[in-house]
Amino acid sequence: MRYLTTLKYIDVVAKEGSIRKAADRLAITSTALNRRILAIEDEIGHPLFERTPSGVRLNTAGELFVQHIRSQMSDVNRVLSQISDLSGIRRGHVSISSGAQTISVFLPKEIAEYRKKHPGVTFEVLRQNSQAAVESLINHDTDTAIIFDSILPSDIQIVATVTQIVQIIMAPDHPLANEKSLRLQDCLPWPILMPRENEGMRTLLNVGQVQKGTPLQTIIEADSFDMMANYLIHENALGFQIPISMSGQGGIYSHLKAIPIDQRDCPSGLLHIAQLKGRVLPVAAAKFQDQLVQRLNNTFPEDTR
Amino acid sequence: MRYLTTLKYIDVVAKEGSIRKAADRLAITSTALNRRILAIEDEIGHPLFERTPSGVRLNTAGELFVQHIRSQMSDVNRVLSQISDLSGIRRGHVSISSGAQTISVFLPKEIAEYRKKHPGVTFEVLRQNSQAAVESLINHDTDTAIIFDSILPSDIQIVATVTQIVQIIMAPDHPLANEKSLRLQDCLPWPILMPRENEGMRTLLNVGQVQKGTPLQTIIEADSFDMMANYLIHENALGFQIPISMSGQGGIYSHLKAIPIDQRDCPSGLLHIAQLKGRVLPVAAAKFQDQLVQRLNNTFPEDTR
DNA sequence: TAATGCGGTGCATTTTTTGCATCGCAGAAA
DNA sequence: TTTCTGCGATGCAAAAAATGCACCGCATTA
Repeated sequence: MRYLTTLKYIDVVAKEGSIRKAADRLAITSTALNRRILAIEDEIGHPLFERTPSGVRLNTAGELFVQHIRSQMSDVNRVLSQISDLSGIRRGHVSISSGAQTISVFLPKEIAEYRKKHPGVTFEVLRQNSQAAVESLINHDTDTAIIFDSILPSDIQIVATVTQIVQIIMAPDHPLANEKSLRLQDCLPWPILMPRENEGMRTLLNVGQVQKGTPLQTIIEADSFDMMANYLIHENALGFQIPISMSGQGGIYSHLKAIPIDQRDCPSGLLHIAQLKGRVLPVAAAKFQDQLVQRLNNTFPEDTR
Repeated sequence: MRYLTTLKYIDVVAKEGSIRKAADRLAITSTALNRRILAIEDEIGHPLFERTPSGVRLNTAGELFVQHIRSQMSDVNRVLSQISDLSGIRRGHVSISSGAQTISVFLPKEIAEYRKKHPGVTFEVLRQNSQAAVESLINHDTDTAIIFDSILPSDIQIVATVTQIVQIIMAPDHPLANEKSLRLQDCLPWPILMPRENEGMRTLLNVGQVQKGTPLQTIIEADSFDMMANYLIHENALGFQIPISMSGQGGIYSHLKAIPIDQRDCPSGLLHIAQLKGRVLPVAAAKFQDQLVQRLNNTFPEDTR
């Protein structure tokens, strides 16, 4: 959209923190870019950027304006996708923030299923912790997010929520593999693979550890569930997982055994589908989000939560 | 805002229904305007207007796009007003849809009070019935509306509501002037000034008339309360009014007597403060709306409703 | 059948935007 | 300290875009 170029330029300058760098990325001269910015600042009657010797930085007015720009640009995209929908073809683009828990098994399956119905829709998946996911939603970088965390800021709208119990995963020949449920103290003798600090599940585990004063022998901290899951083949260690990460039978993790932790030792976590409050999603994103919500509610219905 | 000119142009064309007329109003040639429209249609990849021999008309895509344009333009204004707020001066513009009930006494008082605090803020008041008010909100023509009607569509957000009983007004020397409450049949002998058909109050009165089969002698139908109120000086007739129209003592209508109709004959109506759902109002408009809500809630507190 | 009013188009003109060379300035490096 | 580097701003000419004029074809209307 031609009439949005200036806005787009400003957005890039804000992100790059330098007019010259931004000009470079936009494949124009810094002169032209600089002048566009001066022109619009003049028109607004208020500078948007603070000039520093090493570049530029948004001032308060700029923050307001850039926020507005981003919402405008994503709204244009929504309208355009609605319009091309009128011609019959369902095209579009969906970008998703996903936690490590859902990115390797659950999400690929869902995307594949969606694309079977609408091959014209493209996807973009960002692996982010809950904080980054929230930021992406606010910046309109992503349309929807799957977040495993209990608390979300108020400018985020929670579209669906399911409860996920924490499970201990291990090789099928592990001595604990036949238990129905495990306490944290059962894990003390074994080496532990621990999720990293800023992951939602770590918070849940910390609650248990602190309460019980259970000193687990953490041998690896990782933010990749795949890595952890695959490690269990090689050493008789224990890892942690929520049900959606393995997501049904026949997955690539069918070689693992998952046993729930006793609720007294570790609370359940909440998995949310969320979007930016007040934002109208593009058709494709909205439809895909619907599918996610439905799937979540069917896979983890009310009474098993 | 320069980058919005094309959008503005499209909006005007949509409103005028003709490129030439719009060009005229915008003080440019129809050629230039025509080409801008062709250019953007080309860019979108879909026509926005349907060409008829007598002009142009929005097609579905156009409707979508124009809706988007309007919301963008009003959002820009909001951001700009927020930005000038940063410089300390509170500037801005508030446009209000108001029914006939509140436009002559209540609203002027409120606006005057607001402008005492913020002289930089300008106002625009449209006198509209409830249907037109809703349309104006949707088109972003007005920021907030005072609507006397019971039912509003779902894309309108009701910010506050007070109940208003219907009163009969008359000259102070009218034979009925000393009653505490009146039934509709008490009015039969007298000439009646009736609100027009599309006014909310008329609906309420119709309920009463139909139920009781009371054939009131309507001598004047008017959509101006001032006109009706002033007429009562000259003939011993009866008119209808809600409390907010006279709005406290000492007003210009202090020469009139107002007596409530018995609730059995005529239900109470609802007076709403409303805005477009999901819209973020400019600072000035939001503040003024707050003031209205507060005033309404204080003047007609819960227990007297 | 002529006249009117509509949107669309070719072409010259005006306005706007861009790129190049260059300035002044403030930290970083020597 | 001095030199150097990278930053945003600016004058001026070239390129690109938007505009206005004259005119076309078309459908409705008088």
